[in-house]
Amino acid sequence: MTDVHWLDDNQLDAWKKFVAVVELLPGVLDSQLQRDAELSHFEYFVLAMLSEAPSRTLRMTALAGATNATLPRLSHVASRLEKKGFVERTPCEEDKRATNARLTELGYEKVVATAPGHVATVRENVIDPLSPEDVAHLDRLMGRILATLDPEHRFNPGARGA
Amino acid sequence: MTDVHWLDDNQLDAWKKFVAVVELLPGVLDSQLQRDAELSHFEYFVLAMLSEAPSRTLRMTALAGATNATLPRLSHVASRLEKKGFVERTPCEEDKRATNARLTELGYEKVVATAPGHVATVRENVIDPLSPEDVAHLDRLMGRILATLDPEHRFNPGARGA
DNA sequence: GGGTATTAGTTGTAGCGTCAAGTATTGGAG
DNA sequence: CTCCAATACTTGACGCTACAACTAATACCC
Repeated sequence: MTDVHWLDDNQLDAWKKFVAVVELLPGVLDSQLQRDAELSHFEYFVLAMLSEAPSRTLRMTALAGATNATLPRLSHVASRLEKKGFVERTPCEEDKRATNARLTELGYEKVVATAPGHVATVRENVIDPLSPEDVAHLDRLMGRILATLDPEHRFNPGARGA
Repeated sequence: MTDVHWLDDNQLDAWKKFVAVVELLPGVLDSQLQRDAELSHFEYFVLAMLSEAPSRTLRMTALAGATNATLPRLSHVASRLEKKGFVERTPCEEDKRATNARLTELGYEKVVATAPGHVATVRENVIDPLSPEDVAHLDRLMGRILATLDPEHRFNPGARGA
């Protein structure tokens, strides 16, 4: 039992604010989307990632990577989105273990209709309070933290969409 | 329907990394605490906030503020923590509507035993990948975002503890 | 090419959080 | 001093996520 490397005051202040943001932000994103589109943020994010993919289609594993989700989580959400008619799942021909998730036309229209309100929320709560230099710092900081949280780069670096 | 103020490439990059961190970080904190202490991060945070309060006691509303939680959420968690013997709830004498939550001796020992492993996880995943300047930037950025997310300052600025 | 390990995905269950509703107490308004 | 509104919680039901267990197909190995 050696002595612990505690956080100093500056580190503690930053950490407490970070924790608060991590707790509060998802709720803000979810409320707006739930209210205006009856979608959770994660559901929207799934649709958005599909909308940017070639043929609006992605294998479940790739989609899970692009959305920072586990496969079981994505599978459940895909079922719900399928029921709503936003997504179709079809067995993959090249690898019969795999499943392709495709955004339907209805799903695409949903993304198009929902994106503006969502972007406005992101701007209002995150981007607009920050200067361009702040945004550059945010990119750097989150990049560093991500590199530790996700060393395997399961997180898809090429994906697009707000 | 005027045209939308989309994010530019820099903003989008920063936002996507931020979202990924917000998705992944809670899981990392929860796993470590669950594995080593059979506590969720939120449960630990509640105990930690109480441990820093005068007489290790806080009214439910104050505790909810300090932990960035809604009252119903805190109430459920307090019930669980009470069952585990870490917390006691007693009616408040000055205001009979209110409830005081107090950390028991067992709860205090739990915090003391759990803190080192938790701090190590926070260091490993967040603090240590960052330079001191980065930490200062993190403090600034999260402060700005918090001011928007929580304009009423429900979030307790005086609370302490990692 | 048979056997095993790995990969891809689904499903069931249990636990946690949100939302809506309900109770009790206090603070004002007139 | 009597209402009515607001505050401080608690509770119950529902939905989402993590975890574990399962099926199915492919890759590797000799």
